[in-house]
Amino acid sequence: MNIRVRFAPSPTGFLHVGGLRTALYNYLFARKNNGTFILRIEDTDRARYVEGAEQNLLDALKWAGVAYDEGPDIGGSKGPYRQSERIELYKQYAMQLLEEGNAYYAFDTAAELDEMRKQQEKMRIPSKYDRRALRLTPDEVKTKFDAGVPAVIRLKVPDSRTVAFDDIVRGRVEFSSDQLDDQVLLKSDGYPTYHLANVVDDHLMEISHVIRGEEWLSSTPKHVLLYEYFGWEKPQFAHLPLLLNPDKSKLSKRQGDVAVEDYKAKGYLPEALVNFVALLGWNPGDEREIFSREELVKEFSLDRVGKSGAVFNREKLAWMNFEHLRRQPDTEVLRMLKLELAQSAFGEKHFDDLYLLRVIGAMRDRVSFVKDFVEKSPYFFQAPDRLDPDVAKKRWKPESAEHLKILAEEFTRMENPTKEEYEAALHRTAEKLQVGNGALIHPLRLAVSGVGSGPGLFDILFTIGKEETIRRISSAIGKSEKV
RNA sequence: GGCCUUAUCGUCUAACGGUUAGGACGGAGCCCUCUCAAGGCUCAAAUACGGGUUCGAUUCCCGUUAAGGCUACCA
Repeated sequence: MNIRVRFAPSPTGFLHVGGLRTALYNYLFARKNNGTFILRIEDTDRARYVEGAEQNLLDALKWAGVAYDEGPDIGGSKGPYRQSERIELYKQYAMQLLEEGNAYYAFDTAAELDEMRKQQEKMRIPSKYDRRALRLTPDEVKTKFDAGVPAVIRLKVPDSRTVAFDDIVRGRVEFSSDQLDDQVLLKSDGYPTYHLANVVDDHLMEISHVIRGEEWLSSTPKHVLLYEYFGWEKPQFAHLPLLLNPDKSKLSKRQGDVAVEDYKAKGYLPEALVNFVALLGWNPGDEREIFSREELVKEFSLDRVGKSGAVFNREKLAWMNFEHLRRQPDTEVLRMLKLELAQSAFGEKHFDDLYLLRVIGAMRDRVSFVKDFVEKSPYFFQAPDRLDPDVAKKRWKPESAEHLKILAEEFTRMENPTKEEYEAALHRTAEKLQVGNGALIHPLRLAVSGVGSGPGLFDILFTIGKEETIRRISSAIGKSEKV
């Protein structure tokens, strides 16, 4: 059997991280099984149409590296891949249902339906369409239809039947048809609802596995009914556990970022986000946690998808970013750092690659994000304009100025000092002054960086160079004399 | 309310019916050390509850509870 799967988002704004996870699982499943991954745009709700949302979606998927084989922008043999371009198809199938007695026209207004639901709630009975349209005689239907009364086509759900399907993740799931609503299939504006369009397209596009979020589980029996009415073989279903807020409700905005573009903007690596969401609901069965996209493809299996919802834990995501960032080659980090620098306050200055590579070497184990290079160690890009007063209080002694002056003189005599030579010079000076190395190291760190923490001191000195080191020492001495 | 789903450390999760219930993030501590990280070691931290089935249940069954999803001419 050909494996064909799809991700079918509705373009109503941005790509949700939950959507990314669904897209990813489809992608991984297809890649793993030599299948085809399709992107289908479900834009059948003109009321929620958002300008640019589709492009946004495409960009986010591209950024994440979730590539599809068929889709609206790249085509394919089963197109078009935008439901708004397939309207006639849905109408045609709705008519077929109508003719075969598996669907019917209804002419109720929104107000009437509202009233009906209110009554049902008052009587404490399940909210469901009461089939009042089914009591209309053929003549009445014709009259209304000819008079142009807005009409919808509803699914005619059979009475007292069990509708069941086997879900790859959840096993057998059964519903009583009496619980099912006579769902609207074709809206009065001629557009299909999700249920009709989804089933028609999945069939026509020869989808073998429907991998989607758990929020669709309870509408699946309606889809199963449609497959039966059409006499189509139904796909295999796999309903993925939901992604949750810290309070366990369905992951939503207002409780933090949910858009892929938000994470991109915050400096997360696509590799990290993808790795992180992959592990929300799936695991390889061993204790590995850091995966490249290729490794995910190799390891992925729907059998190992869990059933319970997963809280989107941003702290762990940050750690993953750290792990993926440190795995990036220097040249790649360099490329990203230059981009970051260009957007920073230091953007005007020029730093050559060799210099930046030294900064990267010094900071590698200390950053989780590329922006951290700039934020955590600005002293590599600009002399400190102030010395941290708390650190100064602890590390800057009355004699420090004199000591550093002598040390600076020692440095002055050196030619292109290496890290080791800086260190040797400092040790020599400490010995001469009869003080511990720390008595020089700490004030010197403060002088050159303005702060009390960071990479090894000699790495800093070597990186910024002799002239700059000496300049910063005198500047610090000057500042200390003022107070 | 009705239907459906789910239930292992705070969080992500592992555990053919037999393990001192494992790992990871986060937290605490120690080591390393010029600081901060990284790294190494250690600690605290879980099978929701009640019944079965079984020689033996985290695991299978039933119930309770809790949480979530759905309940639109939205997807």
